[in-house]
Amino acid sequence: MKKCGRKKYIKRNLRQMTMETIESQQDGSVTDSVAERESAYMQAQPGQNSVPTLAQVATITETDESTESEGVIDSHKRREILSQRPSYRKILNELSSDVPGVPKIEEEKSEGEGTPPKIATMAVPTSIYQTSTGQYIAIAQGGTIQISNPGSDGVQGLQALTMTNSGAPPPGAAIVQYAAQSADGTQQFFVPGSQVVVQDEETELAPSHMAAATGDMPTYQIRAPTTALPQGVVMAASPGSLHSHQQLAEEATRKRELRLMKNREAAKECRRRKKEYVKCLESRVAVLEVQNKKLIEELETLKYICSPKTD
DNA sequence: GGACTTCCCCGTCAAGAGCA
DNA sequence: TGCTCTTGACGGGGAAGTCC
Repeated sequence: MKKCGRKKYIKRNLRQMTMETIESQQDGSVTDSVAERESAYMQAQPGQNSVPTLAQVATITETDESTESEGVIDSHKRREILSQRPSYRKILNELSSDVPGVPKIEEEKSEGEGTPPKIATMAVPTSIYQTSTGQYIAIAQGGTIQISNPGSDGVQGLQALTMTNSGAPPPGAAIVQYAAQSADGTQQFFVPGSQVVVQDEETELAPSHMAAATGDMPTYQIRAPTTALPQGVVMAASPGSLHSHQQLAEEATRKRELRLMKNREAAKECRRRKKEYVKCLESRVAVLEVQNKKLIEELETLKYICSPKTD
């Protein structure tokens, strides 16, 4: 899709959503532009710890469009307002305390199906590494090693590694096996303790009895870092022994990868919460519309009763 | 059938909030 | 004050729909 068109589309879509909301509110014919009043209220309460309405955001968006020259200032204003907005979790929890029946988002939110966040189900890794093919290797306390495919969704992509020290490994080496479903290409990664994991080429480095036992499964070796860096290694680190610039760079890369991975998960979680929040608001709108309708009917009835009869 | 649009999801960046 | 978390913004990719 053309990117210039996409911005237009997003803005248009936001405006359309807003207009639909306002129209649905005006359908009650009692509330004169609720959105406007909310907007005015919010602007009169700069420190207000409440949610800017869609209309408010859209109002600013409209301003952005109408006065391009003031676009920068308006975008700053908009950003300020948005930044005052508390997290969806807080908003939803406040809503739920006001309105019974509205589900709360728990601090350690469990998934809709009742499973905790996928990342939280993992054993807390002491180190996370990435292979040359993009897989993540998490080494938890106790020596448990987990492999997560980048394309997979959290734990679903985890694979258990079985560490088996063969009878006669090379000095300082151990064979690592894992049940990879699709072993495409050579994979190499590092583990802590100043060691390097290297996938054997055609398992030729593995003892013959190991190859026979594992079938098509690739085997890995843990080597000493003195070994020349194998080709294809993306990043690695040996915590506790950062002596060279290269290792510093590797550590920085490792930290970056870890940060990106965390942020990736955080963004997923944030989007999920946002969806839940929007659903909550929609259901609240539906309830309020029904209430509004009832009140209008009641008002009409009272008007009819109280009006002098014109016989 | 190809080009284009619409919608949805995702990863990343950046900035602010919150916390120890 | 530094670190982590949260979330808006941005851009990319894929799937489904629409138009010619």
